[in-house]
Amino acid sequence: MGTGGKGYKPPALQLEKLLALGLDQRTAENALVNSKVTANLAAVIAEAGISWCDKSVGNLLYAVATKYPNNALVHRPALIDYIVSMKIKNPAQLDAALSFLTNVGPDPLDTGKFEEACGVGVVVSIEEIHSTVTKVLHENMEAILEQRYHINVGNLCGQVRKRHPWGDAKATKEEIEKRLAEILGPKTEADNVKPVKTKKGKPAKSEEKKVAVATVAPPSEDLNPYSHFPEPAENNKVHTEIFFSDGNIWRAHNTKEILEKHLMATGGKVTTRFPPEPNGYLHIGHAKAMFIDFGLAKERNGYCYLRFDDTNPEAEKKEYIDHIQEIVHWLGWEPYKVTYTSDYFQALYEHAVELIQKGLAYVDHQIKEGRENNLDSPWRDRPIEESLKLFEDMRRGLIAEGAATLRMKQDMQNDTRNMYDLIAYRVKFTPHPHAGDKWCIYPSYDYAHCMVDSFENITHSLCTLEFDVRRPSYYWVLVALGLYQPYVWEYSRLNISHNIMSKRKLNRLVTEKWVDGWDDPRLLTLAGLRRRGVSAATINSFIRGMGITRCDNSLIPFERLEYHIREELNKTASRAMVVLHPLKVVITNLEDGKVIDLDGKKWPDAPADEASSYYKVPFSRTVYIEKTDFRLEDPKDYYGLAPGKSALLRYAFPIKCTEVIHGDNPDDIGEIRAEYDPSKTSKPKGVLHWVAEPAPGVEPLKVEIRLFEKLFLSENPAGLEDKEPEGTAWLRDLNPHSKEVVKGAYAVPSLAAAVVGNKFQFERLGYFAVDTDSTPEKLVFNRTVTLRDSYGKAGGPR
RNA sequence: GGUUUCGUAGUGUAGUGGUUAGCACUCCAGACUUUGAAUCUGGCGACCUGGGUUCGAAUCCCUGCGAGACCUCCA
Repeated sequence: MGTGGKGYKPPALQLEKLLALGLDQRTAENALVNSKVTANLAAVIAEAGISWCDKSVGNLLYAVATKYPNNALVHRPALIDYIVSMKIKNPAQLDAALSFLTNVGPDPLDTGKFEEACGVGVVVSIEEIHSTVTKVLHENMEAILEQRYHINVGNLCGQVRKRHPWGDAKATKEEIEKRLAEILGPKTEADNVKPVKTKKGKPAKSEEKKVAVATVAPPSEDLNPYSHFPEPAENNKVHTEIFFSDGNIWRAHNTKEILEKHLMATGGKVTTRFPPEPNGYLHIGHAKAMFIDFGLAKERNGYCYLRFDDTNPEAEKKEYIDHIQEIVHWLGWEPYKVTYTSDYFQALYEHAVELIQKGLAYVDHQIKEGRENNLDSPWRDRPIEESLKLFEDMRRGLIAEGAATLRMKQDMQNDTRNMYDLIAYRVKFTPHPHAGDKWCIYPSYDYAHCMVDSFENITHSLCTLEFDVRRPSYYWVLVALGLYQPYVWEYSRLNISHNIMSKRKLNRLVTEKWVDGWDDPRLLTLAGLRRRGVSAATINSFIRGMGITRCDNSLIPFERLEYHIREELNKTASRAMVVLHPLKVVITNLEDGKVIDLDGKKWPDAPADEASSYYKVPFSRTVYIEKTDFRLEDPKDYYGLAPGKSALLRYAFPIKCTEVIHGDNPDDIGEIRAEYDPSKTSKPKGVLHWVAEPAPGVEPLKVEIRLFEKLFLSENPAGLEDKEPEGTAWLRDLNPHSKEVVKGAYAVPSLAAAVVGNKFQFERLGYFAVDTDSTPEKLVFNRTVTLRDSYGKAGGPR
């Protein structure tokens, strides 16, 4: 299993040996289950040269076995000496020692500095502790007297420990508790009452509230999603350990010289890259990547490249390159430079030759079958000259596609598949959208990505978690060629419910016309979201709200995105009225031919005394309301119109239904008659949106409205069980009602001026954006999102 | 199956050994309301399990359990 390949000898370590070190029975048993820990323990015991010791020493040795930094293994025996000889005798000292050694790494150990760092030989007398406790209590006296026994003793201990890192912590705490008892006397009733949880900074009075709101203004500032990324100058730690089946281990890290050269080139600035392959349209998952790559660079005042990772010309197109540049800009990001992996093809080629010359790559002719058994390729050890010649033949187009590849000579017997002599170059007689037909050999991701990161002096190479397993290979290439190594960190992919995100599946939906193109508003492509009416700011705030983590087992509910959409559109979208399914209402007590000009408010809180806050709404004898706002029955929780019932027309008058005119079918309601209340004395609960004939006999503005539902029925269509190899379960899960086109909607006259990109709230219906299909004759609106609806929840029937 | 990552309110997260475990959404209750909207007030609600280390563990170490991802001449 695991250990064999990593160069550990299976240790003959028995439980008794561990118990002899004073370890807890369960701890010892648990340790023996873990082969890596067992091996380390065996090595530590051997280095210590003891078979029995005190419990405290044993625990320290156990901590060394489990926590020792692997970049400083050469110093482990020295550390163990300190422990066995009791110069390092408690966990605090050991922690200091381990962090010191992590920084030293394989470099020579400065004993003096080391001993100082972990307090070797330092003795803190009990008197010193007592006197420091006195000082600390004195400094905190005000709080102590106020909070009495609710004071945070741990915090006080911490203050003492800061001044005496190597003092006896137990004695400190006992002393503090003793002194508190002296100061405060016996506990009162109040001291024993558990403190009641209150929201912090809760001002009781509303007057104080306004002040508080003003001062607590920037709480979002302290939540910086990029704070955990290291500084470029810190990039000298071991990135990863590359284990080989022969027991060899490479600990990939930058040497001082390489790091200095890198820092010189970048001026020490953070440099990132957003590296999409131009083989499709970008989706909201890429928005997360951009938020991280461009966002980090922006936050640290650094650079972010937009790099087209165009190593495989087969699916790549100029169309995608153009779209990606455009949509990156739309999302609000400005690349430092736009580059292409294909721009580096020459340099990559030369490094490949170098790799062959070093005996670290070879031309191979194996196909997939035959590589299953971890066996070396029969061509693995062919002469270097032969590989050089064949590689040259590949480059010159003398070798057929599939007949040869260049493989990196990594480790075919490795525990992990990601070191199985990965392909560096393959032959493809496909013209390249950016490089043209100059090349017929193309580098692989594994070979090219790390190197181009290095060429571009990327400080933080950030990608999604599925790339985590390729770390060894990433660094293998850079170590093999002696190149600068970026810091790599992976984050979780974004999954959103009731939709799919993989480019392959998106491509299929588009090319097989399950949807209306890459920018179909039901898709989570950035183009689709934009067309639907979602702004760049909304997308970015949605991403920011989720955070950047390595938790990869979550499916974000689509409703979460809807929340952010509403949050913004509520502030930015002006209001208007549209009736989706019109029902004619004749106002019988309004004289025929009369048109009353009313004012609708563009925003609920727009200033009342400004003309720009309003739009004109004509009210006439023929008005239209929503069909669903009229019912023959009138249950208690229903606010709409019904026979004999009143409802308020928004911005206009209350109307009362006086008569129902049925159509041919008795169930049909052809139109209704109503009387309006010009005095507005009645106060009906229900408020309806409406559109009236702008002039007698003139039909209102007719518009097309497109309504959208979830694209898929299941929460996670991509995760659907699938027996067939070509997997179509997700296609069968497509929601047949995901799109509804309403052709005969009526709109208020002011909407005639709307142009593509405009966004509105149609009152009581939701937020809508003017679609690109609009023509001068006919406006088309997409519903971006409905309004939040608590009908049936709070205040409604349950 | 192998490799690997991740487990903090219902959801997404903050948390670098000492906090009354913070925030946002959801949910519940109320106020206001010419959008069953918005806004405002209040409330419910969490450290996966077991051990160890420590004066002190959500935090460090190990076990178990659970969930996800990857195993291409794709990136």
